[in-house]
Amino acid sequence: MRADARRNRDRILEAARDVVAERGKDAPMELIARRAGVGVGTLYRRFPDRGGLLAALAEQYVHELMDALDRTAADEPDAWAAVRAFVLYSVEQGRGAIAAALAGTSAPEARQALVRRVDDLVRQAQAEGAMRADAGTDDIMELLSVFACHPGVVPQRFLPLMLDGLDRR
Amino acid sequence: MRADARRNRDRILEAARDVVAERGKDAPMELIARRAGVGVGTLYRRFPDRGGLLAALAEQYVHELMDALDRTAADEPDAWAAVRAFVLYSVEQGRGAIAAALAGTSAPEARQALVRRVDDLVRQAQAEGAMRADAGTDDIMELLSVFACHPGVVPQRFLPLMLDGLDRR
DNA sequence: TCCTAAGCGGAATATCGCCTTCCTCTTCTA
DNA sequence: TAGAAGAGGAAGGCGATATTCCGCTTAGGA
Repeated sequence: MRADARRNRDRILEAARDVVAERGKDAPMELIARRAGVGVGTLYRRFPDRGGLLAALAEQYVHELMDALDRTAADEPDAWAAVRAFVLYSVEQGRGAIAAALAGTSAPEARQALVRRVDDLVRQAQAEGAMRADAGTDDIMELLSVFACHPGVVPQRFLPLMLDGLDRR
Repeated sequence: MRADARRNRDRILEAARDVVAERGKDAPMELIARRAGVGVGTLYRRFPDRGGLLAALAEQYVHELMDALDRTAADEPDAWAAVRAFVLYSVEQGRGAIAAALAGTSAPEARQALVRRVDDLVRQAQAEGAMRADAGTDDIMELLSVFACHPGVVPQRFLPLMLDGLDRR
């Protein structure tokens, strides 16, 4: 693959990430192309169909979250703090929208790996008595989706409240 | 107005309430008509434009919430319990979607009245020390919208957690 | 430097879903 | 029972997006 082609592929993926976060997975292809500073033709050359684009996006996204998880797990003092930080980070990035848009879509195995990692932390947080026991990993993952379609100020306000609700009772 | 016309008007409003709750305020007019067991023509005869329909919907909606508020305020033992019950009821009804769809739309004066009533309860709940003081009426109203676009099981799971997050810390 | 395959842009075309109108048939009600 | 009001839904129009196609540009090896 030629160098410029590679560069454009990366740009497209980057643009798609933002646009999908803003407008959902049905966002106009032309918007993505424009955002990437590229013609629609180029977009279609790289990703002949929307599905392929979303799949690539999903994979990249899961890996990013994975990295974020590693980082917070290392930086935070305990498991519950790490979970909180992870959720806040993910939603702040506005990437939750991608999770929602992509839920059920491709890359299920990568997602599985992520879920397993979150699950480890959650169990640990509960074992340490910091997180209420009647909620679980599914709730955390769902949380990312729930706040996905509310960009801007809403998550910033509610997510902390929501996480307080998950504290040990 | 002829009796059948009146009957259809009511049916349309009822159908619109459900459809808007499911698909947002841009839901296809034909879907609303079909749901009401009526032709599109009839829908357009009663509500020449979408705005009129939404306005009627908003007014009806606010009144329903008003009634719900009165009921819970009377039934529940204290103000905070009433607020919780009100929120849970509203979202369970799936009407939150309408609130979201209609936010900013018509019937601002009716909405004002509702907000004022909620505000009374919230202040009382905080005065009684049952609700955390760093959250307010705006948060409660926003709550209705936040869970609006997540019909089904999600609110049932998260709303209680969210409300726990609003408990006195 | 030159050649050419790969790549690019974006106008043009095809599709699709929804809005809105309008005309004919039906139903109230005085 | 007449006639005004109402109902239904096919038809036409419109805007937005997907997708193709082809002439022009460029990277990069010989």
